[in-house]
Amino acid sequence: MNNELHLSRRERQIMDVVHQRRRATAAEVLAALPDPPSYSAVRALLRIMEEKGHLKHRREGARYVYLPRASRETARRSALKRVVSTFFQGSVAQAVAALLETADTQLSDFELHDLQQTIEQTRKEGR
Amino acid sequence: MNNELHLSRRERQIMDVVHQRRRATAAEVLAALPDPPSYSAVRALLRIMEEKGHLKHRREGARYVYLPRASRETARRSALKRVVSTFFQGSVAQAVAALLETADTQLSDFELHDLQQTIEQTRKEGR
DNA sequence: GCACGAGTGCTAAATTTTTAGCACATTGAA
DNA sequence: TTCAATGTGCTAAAAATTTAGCACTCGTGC
Repeated sequence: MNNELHLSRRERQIMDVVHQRRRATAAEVLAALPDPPSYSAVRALLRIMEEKGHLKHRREGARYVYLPRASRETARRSALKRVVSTFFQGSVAQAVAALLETADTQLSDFELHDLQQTIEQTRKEGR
Repeated sequence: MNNELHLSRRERQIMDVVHQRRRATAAEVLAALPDPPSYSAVRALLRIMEEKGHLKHRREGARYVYLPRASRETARRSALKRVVSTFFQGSVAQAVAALLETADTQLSDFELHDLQQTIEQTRKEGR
């Protein structure tokens, strides 16, 4: 019961916002939400999601700043895993290829070079 | 109102199943669903989702086979886009790197070589 | 110290999602 | 051609979600 799969619609939207910004206040979440509900609704959701263990908060002056409870690393990994398994039949290679082909990608030559290095390294490690 | 973001919890779960299998009957969806509800509940959902335009069906003998309405290509693209923008601040390069680092990846040497080619190509195209 | 603006928690109601069950259709085998 | 098994559509109820509003707290400027 801790999975992205079990989040309700709003909960997921909120998690996305928080992940994207890494940290967010209720007001910020509200501003970033599609079809934004009321401020108080957002606050209620945030509180509930903290109870459920998806978020934690930190007091900052007068207000609360919410953060994902799971580490960025973990969250990334599981999000990628889901996409790869759902849309690419588990093939990481295909997923990478698709990423590279994205039209609005605009990878710099530097980044591409960097990736090549990473792959070279991976090959050497015999993974 | 056609976005992954607007799907309810079950709807999203069902879309995942259908995408993963590319096509699925009500029974198959039921079997693949976490915390599976009743058979009839699944059928109702499928029907509703077809009305909303997320799925289409094809009659096959006695039963319906459901398929995503959006092309595989489109669905993939938008799923990746969401992950990259949510978890990688829009950096495709970072996302690719993370994919390669996944522990349970097991990319074959052949696939890695293939990827290198793809990147080389991308560089040449000056993208 | 006091008033005000901007926070928060909580509750109950509205809305949406999710579900089961019933009535009817189709297939295939005897 | 009839019957059982396996489909489907639909409706109404149950459950979950999402929401607004009220009562209270905290910080800041005067």
